[in-house]
Amino acid sequence: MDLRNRISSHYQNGQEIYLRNISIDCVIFGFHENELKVLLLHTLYSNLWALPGGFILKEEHMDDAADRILLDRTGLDNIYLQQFHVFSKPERSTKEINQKFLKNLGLELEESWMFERFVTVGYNALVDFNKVKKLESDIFSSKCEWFNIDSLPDMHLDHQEIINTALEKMQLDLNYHPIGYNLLPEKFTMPELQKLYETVLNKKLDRRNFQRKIIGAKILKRLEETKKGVAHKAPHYYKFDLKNYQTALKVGLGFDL
Amino acid sequence: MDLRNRISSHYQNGQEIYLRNISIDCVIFGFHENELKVLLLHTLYSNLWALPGGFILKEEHMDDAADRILLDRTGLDNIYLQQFHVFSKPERSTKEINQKFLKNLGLELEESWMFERFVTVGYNALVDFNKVKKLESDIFSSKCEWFNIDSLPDMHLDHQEIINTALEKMQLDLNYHPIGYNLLPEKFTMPELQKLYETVLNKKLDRRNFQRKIIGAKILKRLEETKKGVAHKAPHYYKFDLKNYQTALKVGLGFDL
DNA sequence: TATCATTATGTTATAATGACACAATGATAA
DNA sequence: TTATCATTGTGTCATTATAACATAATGATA
Repeated sequence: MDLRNRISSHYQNGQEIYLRNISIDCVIFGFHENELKVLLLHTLYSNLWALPGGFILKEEHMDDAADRILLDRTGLDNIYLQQFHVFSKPERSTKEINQKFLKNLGLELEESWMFERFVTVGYNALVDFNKVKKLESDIFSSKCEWFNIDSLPDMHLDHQEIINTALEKMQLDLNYHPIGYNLLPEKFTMPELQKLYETVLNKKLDRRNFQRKIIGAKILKRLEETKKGVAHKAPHYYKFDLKNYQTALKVGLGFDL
Repeated sequence: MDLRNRISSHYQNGQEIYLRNISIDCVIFGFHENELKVLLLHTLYSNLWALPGGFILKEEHMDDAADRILLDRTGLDNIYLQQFHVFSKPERSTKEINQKFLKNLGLELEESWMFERFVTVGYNALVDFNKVKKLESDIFSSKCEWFNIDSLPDMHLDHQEIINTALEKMQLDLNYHPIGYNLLPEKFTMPELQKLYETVLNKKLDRRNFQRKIIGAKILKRLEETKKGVAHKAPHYYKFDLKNYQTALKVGLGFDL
């Protein structure tokens, strides 16, 4: 059976191509219908939902590994991706657990690099939900789906904790760096942008003050075009002023929201 | 020769007790005579100055490993220590480099876990310079000294970059979290605290506005005692209000400096 | 053509901030 | 003994930023 061979090979030869004891897990946030989503895989080995993750090639920069993993799962490239924390509880992945996972796949081995303890580096990614067409799953998983951040399923290992930390980190970052370029379509309205901020920060913002501050940051360009087919007054479309957006990513916005 | 045996044993048996491919480097900041210092070791293997670092035991939490390494070098315990970044350039530690280091120690081996590429996790530590009596060096180094942040010597591998990143991270953190508890003696004056902030932020602050903000944060308790033996008006001593300090560490100060 | 939810823009009171003034202190030196 | 003076402790004020709120414009729907 092909899948069995691939899994078996991975368990027996992975140490030849990957760094030992260290993995990557990506918390991939998407924004859709005013809700914040996270991309999860359903694993074959634990029958639970897990963050898309992987390992670092022996000659690979960790950031490149994260890019590669993200590309494999979402088909997305050039993503605003950043490491945010290393998770290293000794009990987060023990030999017993990892051996049981392999058994669940219908295989048994005495030894494997995969049985060892792994320290995992959490990466944050913000992606445009609408651009993610390809929802692949890897050889260890059967499904790849978006979940609402407020109604996550039972999670593999400490992945719930990783998501919590990722969200906290993003909320902190939001006060310094703009977000949206990777989460929204190219053209978007002010209410859409505001809703994004409200969803991530999990609090209501004053519509007028929000607009004043965001406009003041000069990271937006207003288009003449207005949104069509809306019930009431049509809002203008905006685009990000990429040049100013980039500098704001570096130096911050200079205000809180 | 005892040292040779210890080193040889470390190179040959380390993989039995440590995680592979992952190390820790500590940027230990101290504050003394109005200058920000960093603690460095002079290595026997590269003849350069290096950050105190080490490895993670197979069953050890990474934070505990960092604590252990810091304790070994400074004799300090219960330190405000935090991971701030993972450094993972593939070329930061290659087999050729690592093999040369061993050769510099007067030993040669074909294979060793120490020859492999290491990804390193940077930890920040802020310590009270005056409390650091014990400046030990480990088996790979001959000296352990404080260096002024502005006049660092030639550094091992990418350790200069690690220090730069550590400092940037600390400057960002400073706007949200108080510092000082681990950097200053128990009793300190307002000018001393201000000088600490000025040194870390690398800019002058208005004396009166600084005092107003810090007092407003309610993290200080003023003592009746004033500093003795000073040329002009004697400043009051302050202590940190540890209860409020702790909460400020969590929720932030609420203002910039 | 009136309605109405929504957008776009403006106003105001309050709080935070930066720049600056001046009196109090106390060791030092005349 | 007393004047000096750099430094500390506290206060003021103009400016800016912020939150809360008001009103006009829009355009699809009824």
